[in-house]
Amino acid sequence: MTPTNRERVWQVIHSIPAGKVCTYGRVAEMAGLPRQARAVGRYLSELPKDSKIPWFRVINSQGKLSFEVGSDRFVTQKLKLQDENIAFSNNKVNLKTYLWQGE
DNA sequence: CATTTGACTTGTG
DNA sequence: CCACAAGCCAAAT
Repeated sequence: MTPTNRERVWQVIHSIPAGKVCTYGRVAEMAGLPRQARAVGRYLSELPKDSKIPWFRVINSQGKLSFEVGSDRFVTQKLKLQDENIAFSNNKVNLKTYLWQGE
């Protein structure tokens, strides 16, 4: 079976170590899909809320979550990240500290 | 096949 | 820091 782009993205996301985060653009790039950050977001948008993949480790390039503050998804993701020992500053993650740039 | 859409990114002011 | 615009590209309609 031919691996779809979606599956490559899954693989990259699974390879993100706990306690680290990655941006959409970076995930896309590592998946061999440069400039397809939006595609990554669309793939994630189809994930069931209880999906086993660590989608919460993927945030945007500003170090913020791509949801409205206070929304269900925002809160869920924030809690998940905090569970990974990732600290928030004014609803933002310090990318200098937590960004995973590959192996 | 044309148009719209979207969990994005970067630049400008 | 916030708002807006343009660039980008795959999937959905």
